[in-house]
Amino acid sequence: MTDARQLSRRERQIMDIVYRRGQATAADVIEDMPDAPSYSAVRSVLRILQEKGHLRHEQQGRRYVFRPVVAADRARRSALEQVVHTFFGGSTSDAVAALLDMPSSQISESERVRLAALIERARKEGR
Amino acid sequence: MTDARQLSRRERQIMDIVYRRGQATAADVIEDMPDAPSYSAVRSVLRILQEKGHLRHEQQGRRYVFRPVVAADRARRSALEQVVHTFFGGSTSDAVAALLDMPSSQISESERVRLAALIERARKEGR
DNA sequence: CAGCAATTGCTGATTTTTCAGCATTTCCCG
DNA sequence: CGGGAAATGCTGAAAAATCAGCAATTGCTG
Repeated sequence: MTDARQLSRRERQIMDIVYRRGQATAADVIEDMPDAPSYSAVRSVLRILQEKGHLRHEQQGRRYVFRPVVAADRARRSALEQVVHTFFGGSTSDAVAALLDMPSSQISESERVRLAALIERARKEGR
Repeated sequence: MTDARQLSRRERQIMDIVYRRGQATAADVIEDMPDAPSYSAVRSVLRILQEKGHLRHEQQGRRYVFRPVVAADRARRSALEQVVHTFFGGSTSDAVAALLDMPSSQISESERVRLAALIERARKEGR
């Protein structure tokens, strides 16, 4: 279980934004926050996230650009595992079914082929 | 976007447990918490969650049995949407691919058939 | 190069969350 | 029917999170 669950509300919100953007400055983060507090407040949280080891920053000019410490693919996997565990009783295929059942999941022909191949592979490995 | 994001850390943790179990008493919740505080503390959070409208309870004997107000299927969808948005740039099929790519996603023959049908349907609706 | 705008460093106040204790009620069991 | 265990109701203290302000620094621009 990831320690991402240890994040406070604001911390999680900001981590999500950083993951979505790949990297972000304090100003970037505020831009994506519908309910943004002051600049100082956002920077406080960014600093805390860094102290907790979730973000690191790199100085670009006079700005700090923040990036996640845990690579996106690992974070993705954790997030999915969490949802599968909480809402689908651990069943991956139930989760897949729910995703495909969502209105927004319109897939193209090439995606279909790709997914079909992945399904076949997952089936074989299930043996 | 669900207002589930407004939950505090403990609140979210407890909501997840209730969703996982479908319903739960205070004692049930504690049972699933590796880092459980006192019984009183858990009940406090349950009460708050109820005040906020996320849970409702039903009295069974002398106990309160709590259930989510938002049905599981809606909550599932919200959770998936959130992950797809944050970690997959909104691409459902990328998320499906990641799920299928997880080691734990072993699927049976009947599941394969089911998923293949769903993929085909999603493809057609994409037209 | 002087001034301005943008950014960080630092600090502490306020609000929210988290938690535990104790009195009270309720149900079960002998 | 009486006692006790198990649950809730209520309250307030402690800890954590959230936030803003201001001084100092830095880089850009005219």
